[in-house]
Amino acid sequence: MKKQGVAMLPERRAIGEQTSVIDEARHWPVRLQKNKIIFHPGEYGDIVYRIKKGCVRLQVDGVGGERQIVAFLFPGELFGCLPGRRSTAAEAVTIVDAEAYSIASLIELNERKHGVAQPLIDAESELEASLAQLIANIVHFPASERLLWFCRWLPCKIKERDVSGFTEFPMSYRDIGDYLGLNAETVSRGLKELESRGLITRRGRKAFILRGEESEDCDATGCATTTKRSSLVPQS
Amino acid sequence: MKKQGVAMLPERRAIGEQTSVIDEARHWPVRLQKNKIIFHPGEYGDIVYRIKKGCVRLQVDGVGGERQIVAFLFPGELFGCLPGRRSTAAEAVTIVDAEAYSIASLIELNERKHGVAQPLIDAESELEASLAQLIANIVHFPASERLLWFCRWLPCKIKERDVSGFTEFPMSYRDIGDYLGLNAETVSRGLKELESRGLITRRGRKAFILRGEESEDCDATGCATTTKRSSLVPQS
DNA sequence: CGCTATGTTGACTAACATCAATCGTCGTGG
DNA sequence: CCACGACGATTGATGTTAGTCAACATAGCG
Repeated sequence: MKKQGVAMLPERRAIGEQTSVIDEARHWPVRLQKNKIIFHPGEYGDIVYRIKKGCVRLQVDGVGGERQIVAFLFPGELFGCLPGRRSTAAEAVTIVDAEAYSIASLIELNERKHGVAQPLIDAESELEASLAQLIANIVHFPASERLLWFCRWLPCKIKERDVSGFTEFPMSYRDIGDYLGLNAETVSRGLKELESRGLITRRGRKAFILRGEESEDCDATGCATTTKRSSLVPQS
Repeated sequence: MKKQGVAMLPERRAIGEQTSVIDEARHWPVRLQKNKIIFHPGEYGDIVYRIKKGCVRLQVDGVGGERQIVAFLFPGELFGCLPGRRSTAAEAVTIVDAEAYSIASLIELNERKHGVAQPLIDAESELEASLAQLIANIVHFPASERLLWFCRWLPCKIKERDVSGFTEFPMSYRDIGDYLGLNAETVSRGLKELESRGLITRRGRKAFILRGEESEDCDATGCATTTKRSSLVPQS
């Protein structure tokens, strides 16, 4: 509900700054340092987060301490939406600015105003879809294809570009590997291969741009499809 | 709500026959033939299913038509809980008896009686946790360990045993492989290895029993931990 | 300016996919 | 009751891919 004094086009605002129906619930800003653990798996949680700035990873730990990242989240996205035990851990990849919402307050708000729960439901639907897609890609794609898929997906999530249109990896190669089921060496080799095949151009180690596809469409199998309107929860 | 004429211990009832808080919502029984497609991914869905008998798989299809199964579901479990677009396909592995609930009716019921939505939320939480665990296992475990994990998990889900305590695979080796990121040949070889290592005993191709662990505990990393009480949604 | 974390490159190896052939089992129909 | 066919499971031979280990380079940060 925080509005500028003068009416402005909402489209011009940064994603993280956009308001949401859930803003009427009790919420407060939080800032998380790099690698800060936001919550642990199994922990009881009653807070939903909406990212304003930065990148968060959801992950689980295997028996041998090896880490599996199951999702990277970016500005505008919600996580921790389901009340109860956390199914994964959440950690800040970069410094993160987020808005924290009390679930109790959201539930209470939902009773007065329908449709409040919908963004939470949509967030979980998307997470599930992207998890399923991730498994399929890990199992059926070779290393370089998984990386290409990742490089196509990332710019859909990170809207910030410098003048030349390059996208920056906010996470380390190890993080990328822990997401795609590869180790850091293979990530390095794979990116080199993609560059030699002319599919991407790299600037340093952390920035890249896709070649031969200027498209802004994120609808293909690659990028998680956005769960569009579902009117089952009656809108007020 | 179907009760025997004489009062009986509810514990003695089969899992699929147990009643649930959601039973007050509008629902009807359905029977699904083997390999029947229950819903497609991307499809708009407004029905929740609770399995009474049989086995259901959730899956996505890769670009090359290769199939990735992301979950097997058994009696007592709910699926299709999130209103909106389906994130996966659902298909009957065996003949399935299920109860179908209208989500609209559930939502309406939830407004009169709190806590109705909780089983749906829990089901999704568990699905997410098991997806994350599945990814970790596929990536970090060799074939035989994945199969061992599967053989430990399955008896927790399938309570029916014959006198000798063997558990039957309701699904084909190809299904198991499509779940664990293996092909059918490797599933066959892996099960043979587990048997030669003395970890399982097989009866024919479809039945097995674990050796050296008579435990009924399904709490370890292997089996998806049940999301216990989360009182955020106020109970009436 | 040096330390540490992160990325790069090369050599080697093990695991699993693939292909192909064969067998077993179940269901159907003569 | 048996013959047949189809599907699923088994077994073997072979090749490729990515993990592992080791050494080194680079960048970021104090």
